[in-house]
Amino acid sequence: MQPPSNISVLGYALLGLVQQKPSSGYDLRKIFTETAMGSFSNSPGAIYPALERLERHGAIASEVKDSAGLRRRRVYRLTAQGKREFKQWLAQPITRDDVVRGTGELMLRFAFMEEALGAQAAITFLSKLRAELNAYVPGLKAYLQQQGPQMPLSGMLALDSGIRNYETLQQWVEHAIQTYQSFIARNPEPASEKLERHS
Amino acid sequence: MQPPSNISVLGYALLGLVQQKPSSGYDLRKIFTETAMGSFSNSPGAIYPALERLERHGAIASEVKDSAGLRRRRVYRLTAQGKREFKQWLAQPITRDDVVRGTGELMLRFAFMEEALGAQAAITFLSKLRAELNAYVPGLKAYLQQQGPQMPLSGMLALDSGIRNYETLQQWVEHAIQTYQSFIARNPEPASEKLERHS
DNA sequence: CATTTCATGTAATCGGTTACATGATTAG
DNA sequence: CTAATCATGTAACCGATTACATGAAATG
Repeated sequence: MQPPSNISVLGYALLGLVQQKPSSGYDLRKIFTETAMGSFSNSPGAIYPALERLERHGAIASEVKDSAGLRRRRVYRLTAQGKREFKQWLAQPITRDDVVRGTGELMLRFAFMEEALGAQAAITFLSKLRAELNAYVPGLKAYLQQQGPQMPLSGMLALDSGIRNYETLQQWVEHAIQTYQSFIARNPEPASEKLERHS
Repeated sequence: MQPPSNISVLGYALLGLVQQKPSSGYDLRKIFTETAMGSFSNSPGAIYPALERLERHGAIASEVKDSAGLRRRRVYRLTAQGKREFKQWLAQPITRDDVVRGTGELMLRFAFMEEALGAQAAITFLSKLRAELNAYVPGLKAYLQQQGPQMPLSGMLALDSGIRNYETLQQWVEHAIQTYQSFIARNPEPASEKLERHS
């Protein structure tokens, strides 16, 4: 029941949220509309079919609940297979395309990383991201310096805005790495991944 | 020949490039693959059909050229109607959704703004963007401060990254406004929009 | 009782992704 | 002569947008 894992970004966002807490479509949609996650679609016409696909695929399972006075809700939870696929998505290598396409998906992955893979994996992810940024940003800056003078001012400024975003991201990566390192120093992780529950 | 202007973001990006310089699909695709504009699709399966739609819609017109030794190229240019629609897109009010969805489309609009609408319009755009950011960002920061401590560290950091991006954008807006103001001071624009050509 | 909010869907449409196809021209 | 590049497409699939539909429970 999983031909070639075709799960969309929205699908992974849903997996991540369901992993944090079993939820209904309505719950999930509320999260998308009320938080900054709205950048990944917030329409019922996207979310409900996406949940159906994920269930058909076997990544989540649903149970109808008639809890106390409220209308019947279909609550989804992550299956073992779903967790496996979700982790696989998180652990994917960072490509140059990930960086070019926009940082939205990368940040989504990072946001769920600690819970699913642990703090050490988060640091590894950040290091890879740092390397990819260091490989990409200088080229952008060089392009701006060479082509900038011949471009219309607004074009040049728009490009500059993009570069500033990447530079900010670079600074953030450094900050995040340090934050995680001191976090690990304070509460060391269990050595193996077999034990993930805290007492 | 234009029911209710359905032009996609990619379509507008194409209009903007064609406006700068009449180009073939191949030229346009090269721009997408070689520059940071690749964030708006760079596949022939997107670009060629988009060009066909724009032509059917009447926004661009094509002419097959057999220029000197090269293979025949279909070169597109902007029509009067296309220019009208393009300007209309540029002049749209900035909504909160524009800011939430990601700044890609906003920056695309800004990049083409000066050529199509003049420097004054660019400043107006920036001011509106500044206002919209000032209305949006504080809420994000408040959310982070309230919810942050209860979130997993990676989630908190991911949110922080988004906020830093917006703050960087705010700084960029100020920078861009100043740049444009001193630009206008140096070379004042023709009062009316009837005269756009320089001698 | 009427309205709002909760909650889940469905249907039409359309644009993008991926992958393949095809020829013409230039370079080695 | 072959390979790479130029240049334009085409077709299958699929997911997102938009808009509408429905019905139950809480609120006034």
